[in-house]
Amino acid sequence: MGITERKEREKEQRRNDILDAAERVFFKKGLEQATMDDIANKAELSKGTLYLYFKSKEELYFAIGIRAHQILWHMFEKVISPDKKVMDNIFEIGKAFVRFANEYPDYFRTMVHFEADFDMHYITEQHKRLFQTEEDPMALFVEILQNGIDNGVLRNDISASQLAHILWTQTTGVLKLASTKDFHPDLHNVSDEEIIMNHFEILKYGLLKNQ
Amino acid sequence: MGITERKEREKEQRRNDILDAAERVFFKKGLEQATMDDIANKAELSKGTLYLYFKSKEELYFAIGIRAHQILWHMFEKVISPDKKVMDNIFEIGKAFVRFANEYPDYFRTMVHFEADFDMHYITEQHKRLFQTEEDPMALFVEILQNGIDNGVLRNDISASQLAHILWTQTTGVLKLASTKDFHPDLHNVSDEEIIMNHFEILKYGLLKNQ
DNA sequence: CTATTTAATGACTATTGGTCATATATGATA
DNA sequence: TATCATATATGACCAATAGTCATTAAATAG
Repeated sequence: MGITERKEREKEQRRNDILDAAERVFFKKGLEQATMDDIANKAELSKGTLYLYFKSKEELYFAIGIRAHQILWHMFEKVISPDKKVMDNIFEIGKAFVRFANEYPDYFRTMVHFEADFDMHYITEQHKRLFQTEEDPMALFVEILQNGIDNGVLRNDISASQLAHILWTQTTGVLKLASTKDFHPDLHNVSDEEIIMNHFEILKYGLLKNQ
Repeated sequence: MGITERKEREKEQRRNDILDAAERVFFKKGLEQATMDDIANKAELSKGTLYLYFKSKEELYFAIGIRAHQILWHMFEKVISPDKKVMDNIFEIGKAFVRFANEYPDYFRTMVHFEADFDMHYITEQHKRLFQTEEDPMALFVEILQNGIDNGVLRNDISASQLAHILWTQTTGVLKLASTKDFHPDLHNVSDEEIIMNHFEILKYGLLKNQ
């Protein structure tokens, strides 16, 4: 029964080849400017073939968004540990997020794209898959926060899952700010790291001056 | 010399008519699905005419983004006051932001679009205009925060302008979360207001349990 | 070796953003 | 009023490109 399996593998391989090509084209030219012919050329396949593996340009781009999320979450898993103190875990996640944005700027941009700009007018199956991709690692994050609440380190008036989502989205926002700071004159000579660390400082202690 | 003035007015009027039509089409169909012919029909003009007033579809959409920002900033100006306490001003801004998202959901979505999803591959003149639109009101916000720092209410280890940008972008992120919470099973039975108020709670006091 | 299933191709279609030669209306001039 | 000049509007047209599908090629089964 080795033939079906090999075919399966080859199909998966081809799918990945297409994704690799698409990624390079998207990252180089941007979503709008990249054409399916570009991608087909880069993948050394005909355009028709792309559509055997992905049903639209949008779906191709989504698949890359999912890759981005997977990489990020993988980085999280590596640094998170139930043994560490809650606040350290949160900081580690933050630092991993920063590393992600630095090491994979293109993936990061793709991720921000999907976090921020989906057109409520039409949510696709892919969107749902993307949200699902987030769920497991989010559960891990919630667990860590819940620990912190239980052992009295974190405030207990906000549920762990709300905290998780709020922190996540605040942080995404700040990373986006960091990556676009060149357009804000105020921030010209501030480093990305400074912005992000200040963000975490605020999360930790709040805005008020500590007596 | 009334004729040139009248012509000027008529031109401005037509520009606005086109924007109104574009807005309705964009809000109904979304950026991608809306066509220039749709907009021309709605405006009862030929497509060519649209291009006498706006040089591309993108620019049209931008102009609507600017409208959105203007409305929001106008709402801010109405609630901010140098006489109020800093923290109250911040809360007022937050509440205005929430009202904006509720009262003008379409403008809000447009704003989030521009905040989050610009394609670094090609920044247009319009982008710069959009960022400029933000600058004045941002200055107002910075001033308020600076007051808070000066009179010892707010922490003084982060500059007012960084604070302003960080708070702004965190809050945009959270509002986006609120508006998409239906896709997060965890948040199904949480209200938008609760999420946003919790966000401000965290900003005020931080994550740590107070003593 | 032949038949059948599966995969790949690229010419073709439909849609749509954007252009431009032409037409129309408006206002100035005499 | 008649004529010219200018500003504005039109819609047929063009180019680009996402997506399709009849045809071809390759792989596998019998």
